[in-house]
Amino acid sequence: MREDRDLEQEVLAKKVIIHSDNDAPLKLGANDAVCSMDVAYTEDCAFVSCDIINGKTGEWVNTFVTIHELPTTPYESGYFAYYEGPLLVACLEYLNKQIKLKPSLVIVDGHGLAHPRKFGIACWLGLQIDTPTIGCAKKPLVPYLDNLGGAKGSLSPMLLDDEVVGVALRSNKNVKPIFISPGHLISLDSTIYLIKKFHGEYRIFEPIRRADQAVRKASRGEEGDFELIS
DNA sequence: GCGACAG
DNA sequence: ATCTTGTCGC
Repeated sequence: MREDRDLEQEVLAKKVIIHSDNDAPLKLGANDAVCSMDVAYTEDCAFVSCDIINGKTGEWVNTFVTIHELPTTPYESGYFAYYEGPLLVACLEYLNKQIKLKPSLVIVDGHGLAHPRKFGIACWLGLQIDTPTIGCAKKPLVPYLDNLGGAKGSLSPMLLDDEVVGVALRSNKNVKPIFISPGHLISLDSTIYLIKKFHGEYRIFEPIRRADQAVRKASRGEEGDFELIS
C-alpha cells in the first residue's frame, strides 16, 4: 500500500525530462512569468500563493493568493506531491482562467529530482502542467557532500547512488544551505543559474519568501502586498 | 534495533 | 505545516 505509490512515482519519474547541461539553457524574457509558490494551512482551509516576477529582470510583478479546501491525503515525507501538489495545480488553473496566467517557470517549496525516487513535488507539478519547474527546499531529503564552503554561492552536490540530483547552496554568508534541484524541462545548470540570479539577500529564495509571507498573512486574515482572490 | 524523515 | 516573544549578532 506504500509499494503502490512508490511504483507510481518510479513510473512517472521516467516521464520527467531533465535537460542536459550541454543543452541550451532555459531562456527567459521580459514577458515570461516566473512563478514561485507556497501554501499555508488553517484548521479548515488551505491558502496558496503565486508570486510572479519578470523573467528577465527578476523584478516583482504581483502576488496572488487563492483559497482551497484542505487536502484529504495526509502528509508523508517522500509523498509531498500527493498532499500539496493538487493545491498548486488548482491555484494555477484558477489564475489561468482569471488573468490568463501562463508561467514559463514555476519554483516550488520542496524538492525536484533530489528525492529518493527522483520524483519530488516539482517533478510531479512539472508533468501536470507541462511547464519547467524547480524545487527549492530548506531541508535535504537525500545526502549531500559535506564540503560546502562558507561563502555565499558555494555549492556541493546532492547524491543519489553517485548521481548528482541537485545541489546544496550556501544562499548567504554563514547560513545553513538551501537545497535546489530541477523538476521538469530544465537542466541542473539552469536551475542553479536561475536560483542564484533571482535569489535576493536572505537565506530563503526571495520570491518563495514573499510567497510565504503572503499566504501566512492571508491565512490570518491580514492584509499585505498580495491580491486575495475568491 | 532505534530514530529521523521535503511541507 | 502549525502553536509563538524577545533577543543576540552581523
